[in-house]
Amino acid sequence: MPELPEVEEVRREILPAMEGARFERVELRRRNLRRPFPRDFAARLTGRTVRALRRRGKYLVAELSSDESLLMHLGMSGWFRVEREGSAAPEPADAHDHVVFHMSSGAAVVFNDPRRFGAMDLVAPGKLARHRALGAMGPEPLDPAFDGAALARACAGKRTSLKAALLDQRVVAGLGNIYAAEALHLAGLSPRRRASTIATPSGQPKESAHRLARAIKEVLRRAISRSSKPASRGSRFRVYDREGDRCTTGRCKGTVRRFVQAGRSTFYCPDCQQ
DNA sequence: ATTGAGACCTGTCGGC
DNA sequence: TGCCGACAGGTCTCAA
Repeated sequence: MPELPEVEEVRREILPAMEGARFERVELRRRNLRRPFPRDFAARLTGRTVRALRRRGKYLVAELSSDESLLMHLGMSGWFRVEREGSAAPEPADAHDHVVFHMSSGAAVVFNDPRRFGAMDLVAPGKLARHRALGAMGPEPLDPAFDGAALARACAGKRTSLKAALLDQRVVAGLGNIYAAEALHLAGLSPRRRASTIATPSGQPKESAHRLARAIKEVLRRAISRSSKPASRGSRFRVYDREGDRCTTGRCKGTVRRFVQAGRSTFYCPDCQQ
């Protein structure tokens, strides 16, 4: 499930257990997730300290005292949980607990991922920029450098749909199927539109590009701040998974529709998303 | 080069 | 109740 806000939530959750702590023991319960673990994975972590734990798009990046970087991706169903070592009642191991980091902080950081679309990789010093995913990744949406102009530049000339463009991590980092739909709804833009329509032929931003960039920041910020509060009742989403519901904007009387686009469900309000 | 379809996995849910 | 297909928040590869 994780998109940028959920990955950020996970980062904050495991930060106290990992940052500044040493890997005392690394348990690998499988040889692979989506791909095989890198060679000597456990050995290259053991004894190293986590200098910093950052997030880039949907990746978690742990900077190690060896100057290597540990990349972690949650895929569709991946999650971490933190357990205190030696606690009176250890949580039962789950069949999908694939990796356990035993940290010098006294915590065990457990990676659980039923579908195993997640991935872990170790990247040599200085090679992050050339990593296949990170190297080509677009701007961080919450960074001030990401704005309507940047978005328009990335979408200029693209013949694909606006929705598909937002899912392309090279255009902007961290959006997935939910928040792409949410941002388009907040911006009042149809997911069916051609991506190039938010830019002039020379790549300058139209008003819609500014609106969309602002909407992206807004839905992500709200999702991140909501994750630190108690769960609220009802759907957290404006359109996602709300087929048949009344559009919530109040600006129209539309009904949320679902259709399949690029193989994924898209939810939108045909009334107020043009 | 871009673009869409299919593949990779397991779990859950709704309908019969 | 049980079975079966559709679907799930993400990439990655491949062929047009």
